[in-house]
Amino acid sequence: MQEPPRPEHLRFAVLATDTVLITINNGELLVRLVGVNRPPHFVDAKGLPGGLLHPHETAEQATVRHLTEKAHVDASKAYIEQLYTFSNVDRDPRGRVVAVVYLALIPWEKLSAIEKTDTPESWWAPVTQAKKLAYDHDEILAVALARLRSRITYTTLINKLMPREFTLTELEHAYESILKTDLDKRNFRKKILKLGILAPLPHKKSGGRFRPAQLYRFASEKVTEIEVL
Amino acid sequence: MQEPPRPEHLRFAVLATDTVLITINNGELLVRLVGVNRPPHFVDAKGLPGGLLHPHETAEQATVRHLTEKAHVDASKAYIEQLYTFSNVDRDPRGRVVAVVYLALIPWEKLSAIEKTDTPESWWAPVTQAKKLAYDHDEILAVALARLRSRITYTTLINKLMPREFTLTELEHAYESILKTDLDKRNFRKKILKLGILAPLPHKKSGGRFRPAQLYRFASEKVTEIEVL
DNA sequence: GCAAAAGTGTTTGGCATACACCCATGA
DNA sequence: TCATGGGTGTATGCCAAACACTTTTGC
Repeated sequence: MQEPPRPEHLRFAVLATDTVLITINNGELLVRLVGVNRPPHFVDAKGLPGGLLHPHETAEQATVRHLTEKAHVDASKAYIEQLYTFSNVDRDPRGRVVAVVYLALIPWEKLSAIEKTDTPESWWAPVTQAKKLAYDHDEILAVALARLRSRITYTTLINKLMPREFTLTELEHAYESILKTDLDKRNFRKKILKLGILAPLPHKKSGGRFRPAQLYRFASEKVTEIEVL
Repeated sequence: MQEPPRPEHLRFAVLATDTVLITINNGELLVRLVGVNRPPHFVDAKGLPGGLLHPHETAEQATVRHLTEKAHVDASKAYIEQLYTFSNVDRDPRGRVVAVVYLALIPWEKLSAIEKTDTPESWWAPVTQAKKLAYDHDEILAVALARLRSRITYTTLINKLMPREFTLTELEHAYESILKTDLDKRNFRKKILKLGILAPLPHKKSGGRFRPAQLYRFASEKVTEIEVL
């Protein structure tokens, strides 16, 4: 097989970043998507936010910039960690693009009203419905979710998705929505409290027509490695 | 501060791979190093094997090629997994180079006589003595060792460093040399055997002037995620 | 018989799991 | 008073951790 000819400026690999930006709203895991219109390959398509690296910025800086420019979310408030670098030769039909992909997490609470808004350019989609994405973004999303699932079981990563104050039930629901399993309420509480990563707050959350719930916060902002579940 | 001018062909990021190739010989963790001579920055220096991507190869293919060309080790026999992508703007003083770094593991047993040989071009060094490497390779090696340490505790990754047949004591020593801890012999045996990842062989290893040891092999070539230690 | 490494068992405590009912609140 | 989610304890079994001596072999 002969390689089809490519324009000279695309012959060598070009560096890009893509970002899987995740949040939780109402116990539902959401991912930020953007519209993709790149005829002839992608028309009225959707994908993950991303773009090329500038010559003098790191991949992580490029990620933050593209989230702002394309996803319209201020990523300086988000937690970002590198996920994987995708270098398949044909992952972009227009030319050779290698993508350094980041996983970004942000609590719904930290988003501004505008950032919560869905527009035709960029919007929040339930991860279960983020399918048929452009390029290799279906694969990237799958890798990101697998990593997220794995990491929350042995690190305190979930705190990057939780609001500052939350009840134990809300925390349990967050785990359940990511892991897609049911947890035992009593055992979950015993375990998570024994870890000592939570601090109780002096006030409770009332508002439902039921008993007020004790509020907690994470004792540290840091993501540390301890067996959580 | 003004950026120093750079030659035009280096203004955009160039893609490279570097590889941390690890083996174990005599219970000692070794890493493959190569000579680095890039005046004026690096003279008579040492570093990890690596190099630029060709336009039509993936990063992983480039890693295998560079291991052959520069480290003189046939990497098609090695286990390779992506480690991290380093994109600091100044990691290479000659220009903008982004490196996709791989962790590669190979049992000493699988190396040919030539591949075991040390030359001024490429050699095996105890990881404890691989210091003052060129570029950001000290940092890369540290990340690689941390990853290796972490992964062997919750996956069966160590089998990619073991010979086909080994005794339980040899396996225990492999864990100990990577983790830099002592393990309890009786507890280690109980645990590793209960996991069911090892299969006893019909023969024993004699040769010392002491009791012959039962030989084992890994039941599967695959690296799977189970709590090992 | 001795040096060297192989091989083996028990006790203890802590932790995971399974499981069901009462409590506080607002409507 | 009722509907709703908040909050709690116990019994069981498994597993991790600590710990020392006997066995087999070659010299």
